[in-house]
Amino acid sequence: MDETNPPPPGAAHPGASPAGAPIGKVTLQGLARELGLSTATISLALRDSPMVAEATRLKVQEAARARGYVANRGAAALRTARTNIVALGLHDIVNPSFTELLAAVEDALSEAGKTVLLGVSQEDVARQTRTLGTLAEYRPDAFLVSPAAHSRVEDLKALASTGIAVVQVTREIEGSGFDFAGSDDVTGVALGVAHLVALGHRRIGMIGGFGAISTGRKRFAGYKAGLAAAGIPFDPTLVMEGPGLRAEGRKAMARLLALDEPPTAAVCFNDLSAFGALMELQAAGLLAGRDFSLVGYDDIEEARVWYPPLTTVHTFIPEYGRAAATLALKRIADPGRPVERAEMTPELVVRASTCAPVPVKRRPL
Amino acid sequence: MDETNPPPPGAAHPGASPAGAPIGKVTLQGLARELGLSTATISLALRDSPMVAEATRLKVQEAARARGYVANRGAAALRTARTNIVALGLHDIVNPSFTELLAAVEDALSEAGKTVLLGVSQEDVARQTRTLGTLAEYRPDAFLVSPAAHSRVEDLKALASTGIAVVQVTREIEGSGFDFAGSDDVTGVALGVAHLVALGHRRIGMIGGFGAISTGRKRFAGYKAGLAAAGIPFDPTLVMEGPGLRAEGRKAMARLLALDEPPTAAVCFNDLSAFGALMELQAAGLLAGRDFSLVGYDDIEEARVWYPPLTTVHTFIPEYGRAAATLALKRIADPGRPVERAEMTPELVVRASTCAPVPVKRRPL
DNA sequence: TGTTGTCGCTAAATCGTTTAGCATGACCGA
DNA sequence: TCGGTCATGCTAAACGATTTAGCGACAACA
Repeated sequence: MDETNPPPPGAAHPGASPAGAPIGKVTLQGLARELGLSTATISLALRDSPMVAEATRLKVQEAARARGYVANRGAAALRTARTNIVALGLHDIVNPSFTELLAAVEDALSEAGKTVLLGVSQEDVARQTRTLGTLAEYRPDAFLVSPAAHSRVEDLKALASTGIAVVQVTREIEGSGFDFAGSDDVTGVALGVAHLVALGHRRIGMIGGFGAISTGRKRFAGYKAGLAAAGIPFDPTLVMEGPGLRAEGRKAMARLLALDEPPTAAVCFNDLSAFGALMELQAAGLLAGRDFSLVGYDDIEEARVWYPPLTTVHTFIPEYGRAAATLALKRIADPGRPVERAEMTPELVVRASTCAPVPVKRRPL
Repeated sequence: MDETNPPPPGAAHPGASPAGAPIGKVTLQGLARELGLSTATISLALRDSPMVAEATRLKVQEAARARGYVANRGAAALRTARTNIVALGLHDIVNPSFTELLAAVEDALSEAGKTVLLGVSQEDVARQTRTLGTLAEYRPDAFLVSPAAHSRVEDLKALASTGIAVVQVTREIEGSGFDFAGSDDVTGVALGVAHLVALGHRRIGMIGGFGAISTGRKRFAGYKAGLAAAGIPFDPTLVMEGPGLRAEGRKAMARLLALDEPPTAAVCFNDLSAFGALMELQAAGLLAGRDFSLVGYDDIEEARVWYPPLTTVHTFIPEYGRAAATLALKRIADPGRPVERAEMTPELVVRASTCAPVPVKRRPL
């Protein structure tokens, strides 16, 4: 394998590449001078233009390789008004579902020759404004945004100048009129509720989610729609609002179990909340799929390897990540095209965390 | 809250910002013409130079705000040879420990006014070469790299031209002579082994990790060092090599339990492997911390909320993420400075997945 | 009155690339 | 020999910012 001797302490930083000149010191002009050609010819030759003779082209490309030429995209962008950068403004990246999204988006964009410039708002509108502003200074060809909670239409409108594509992903600002890629959350959560209903549950809680973000509103709507479809009255005491985090899910489950008349099942805002709930169940000596029924949301990778494997709603995150990338590319190509929504229909994945209703035995204090 | 009416289907993409002109249409020259000043003055005024009179400065800044001026960093970079971009070349981002790293790095860099340009190699050297090459075309001020398995010194050397900082993070290519930020993995895993030894274990397995990456080599070395320190002979049949993934950890645990003489404890390459192992134990009707002892590595957020909470080695990922960012900033400021290694010493976090040795009862087939 | 200094600003060069339009020379046919 | 075509490659002007030498105006001072 690699060398194993440690670097001499205090050694100087390694210099230029063995290939020769350092990145950025070889320019079109340099090559032009050296080859006795004009920069125009070099530029065309490197891009395989038919306007330059075969022989010249080969000579130029060979020289460029030999001298270690690395194109300067910033300079090119200045001239062409196209950076091949796509700015990604996410509200969070540590949440695994967003990581899967980021990975998919990066993959799809890099395939299309675009590079990702990353900004994170950490769910803070002020920081989001700063971040998006900075990203804009790099003149990305497009913005892919998952808006922070409480974002308003103007926060995005400011970006949407002629020729800059703006695409919302996962979350959206309703009525903003931008392209959107995400999942149909109303249908998704309703699917989970229907599954529980079919198993015989009537007392079904909801764990996590809050109204400041579109996904929170939609998933809550899905929960209510699911109940309504089964003719089950909505009981607000069974709804545990909160951000979709493990710790919150755990707390929420504890509160549900402490109710006078606990539910026999619950749907969750996301898998993360479900994991937290699952842990609380374990800690209480209960097993999901035997003593209680739990349905997650998202179906992140972790869900299938849990014990018990989590019954959850698969939302096709990588798919709509790629869809978002595609929407961005399409809008870059044609800024005037009609607004498009790529809304994936989720699918229920039944694993082992659900079962027929069992009255919950209270945990001894 | 936000508007809730859906966008009219097929509506045209929203146009310019309400603020007025679209991003990029207002330039220094435009402002200069409008205000009857030179671009030099505008440029200086916007950057609060003392060379321009207070009154002028205010007037310029006001006009810039009113007209919606957004600086073009690409153009500025061309002139100043400084992009304020830091390129991040990671081998993977879906692994939660890398997500935590990415988040910390992004946070530290954005605090310093740098923006992150992202590239992912997906553990593939060829793709890494392509990706890093593309990133280089944007002339980042620095590269932060976690090299793909099997990377060689030359793969990084090619980037290290005069004035471009290269910092290795998490993983390194031994002897490459670049700055490095990560954890002292040899010490770390040895800590875990020592803990198990102190509990009375003599038959200790290792789950996950492989030789193609520096962390794999170091953690394995830490395992052997820990055994040696306790005078326990090294038994290769107890070592389950593999990438640090949940599914692999689960398989590895299954194989350990199937041994004629199973270990009573194991250390893991990372928490992810440990979670997999934990799941296999649960599935086998065993409980870590009662029937078997398991020590993770990294202490990602998930570790503390597991049931049982995972005893693991805390590696200060956000801390060394920030350290990596700092190293990059320092090398940008002074390219000639001596190589620096920021190697955090991990700490054992005892939770509930370890206990005194218990002979493992075989799972009935 | 002439010198010196200060202040506020500008002109012009520069970064590395792309591209429209032009120049060159070879070749051909008349 | 002359004009016309072609193929090829060049010239020059952008793109939008930063930087620095230096200019004009005015005040202070001897």
